[in-house]
Amino acid sequence: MDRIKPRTLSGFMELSPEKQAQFEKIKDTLASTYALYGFTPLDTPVIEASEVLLAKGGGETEKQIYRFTKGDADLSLRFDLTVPLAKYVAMNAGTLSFPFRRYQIGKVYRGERAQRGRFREFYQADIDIIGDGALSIINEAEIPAIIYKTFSALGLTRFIIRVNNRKILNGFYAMLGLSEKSGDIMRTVDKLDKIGPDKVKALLTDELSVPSDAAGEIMRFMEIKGKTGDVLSALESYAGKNEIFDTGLSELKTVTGHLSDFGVPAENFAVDLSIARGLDYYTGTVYETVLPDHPEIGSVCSGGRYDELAGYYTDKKLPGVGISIGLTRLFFVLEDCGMLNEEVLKAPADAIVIPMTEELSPAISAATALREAGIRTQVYTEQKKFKAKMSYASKLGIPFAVLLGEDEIAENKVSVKNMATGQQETLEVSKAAAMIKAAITEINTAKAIKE
RNA sequence: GUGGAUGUAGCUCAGUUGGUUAGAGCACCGGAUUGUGGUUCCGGGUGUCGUGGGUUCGAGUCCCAUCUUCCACCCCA
Repeated sequence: MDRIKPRTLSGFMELSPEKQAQFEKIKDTLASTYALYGFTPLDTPVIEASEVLLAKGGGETEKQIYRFTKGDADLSLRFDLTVPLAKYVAMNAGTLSFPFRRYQIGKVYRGERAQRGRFREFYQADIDIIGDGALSIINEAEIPAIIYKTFSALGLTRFIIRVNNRKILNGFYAMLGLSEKSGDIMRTVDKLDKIGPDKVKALLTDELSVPSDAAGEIMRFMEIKGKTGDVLSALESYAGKNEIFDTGLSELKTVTGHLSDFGVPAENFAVDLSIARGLDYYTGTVYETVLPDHPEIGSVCSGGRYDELAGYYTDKKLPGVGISIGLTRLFFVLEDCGMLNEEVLKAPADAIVIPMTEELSPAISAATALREAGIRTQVYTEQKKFKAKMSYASKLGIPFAVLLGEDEIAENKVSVKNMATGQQETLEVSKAAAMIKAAITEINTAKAIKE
């Protein structure tokens, strides 16, 4: 018989049980942090009608989306979580309460070439706030706070939330008479970190036919960096020449002005006039979070303000702001750099009950009692040698083995072995539960990332 | 989508100018040890050399095709 060689497609992350446990820990941390800010969970289908997902039309989305037919239906796998949200909100605008704050953690699909840190199937962890008709700029100021809180909750300290405003860029390019090339210029300038100023300038003049003096102006504008206050005052010198620019600057001032209220430390935040990334539906503030120690991996969280997205589905005006954490990529980087807190997270259970007699009832009862006490417990029920049972517990990294032999059953007690220290003691189940519970509480509250 | 590489055991990789039965470390399995795992000792190779064809007395090694994966670009979490 010809067997089919088992394989997993390139660009699809598949983890070992231990790694998956670590991944779940991070995912749970994101969900609980999002919930802390009053976001409600939402789940939408992985598959949608192609016309819904491709409403915006053209561009990279169309090239990279996984699209197929089933019977007469033209279907696609979701490319991100923001477009399905726009559909959802447009559909349910009559019953939702606004501002609508939702989070969603789910897989998305992009049919592009896989690469280091780039996947075809990956998790995004999104939050968005959607307004009915209008949405206060304060919401845009809250976003960096949520990013900060989330990354901190994971145990990360070295990350920078970079913020820019597309109105500032669009207004600035308009001053130079380059409005119609705005998108191309943004994408080029965004490469500044990666390829350096000389190449960016060359691309501007050669590829985009930007006049040399205008390119010089753009490069000088990009040189504006440093402390938030300094950047803002440098931007003031451009004010009064373009209405869109002035609006953008005022928005940026509001966003940065509330940072300390929201508890975002200055060292984790920077205004960066070169960033413009993300999909092209952003209309105002844009965010991008990077790990300065690992710039090669790119952005692990980005987002921004979008005013027109729901316009493809409804006449209602439903402006929004949101961000997306690239959970799969983030996990990949942390793994790759050995930053995951592996010791405390890998075990699937806190205790394993190992029966040493044919009679399983005492073991099952003991496990039931441990679970009542909130201890994650499994029972080893296979007919293997005792040694194999111990080996199983050891390999899974389960911290406590609860042994039940003839002696223990006769005394109505259990023997608890601490697998790390080798210490063993025989005591009543209720006392064993209390002992294990005390020991694991510390382990299970540890953060996902080690310092 | 464009360009460049890659492929030998579960993993990381050796494998001579083409030459008997393809190796190492780790992992894995069995035993030393029928109430004690992780350490130690002993034993075990678990393989369609990616696939198909060609050259040759002989191919893991040379040639062609193909697939796969990886890297860069594009774009992006």
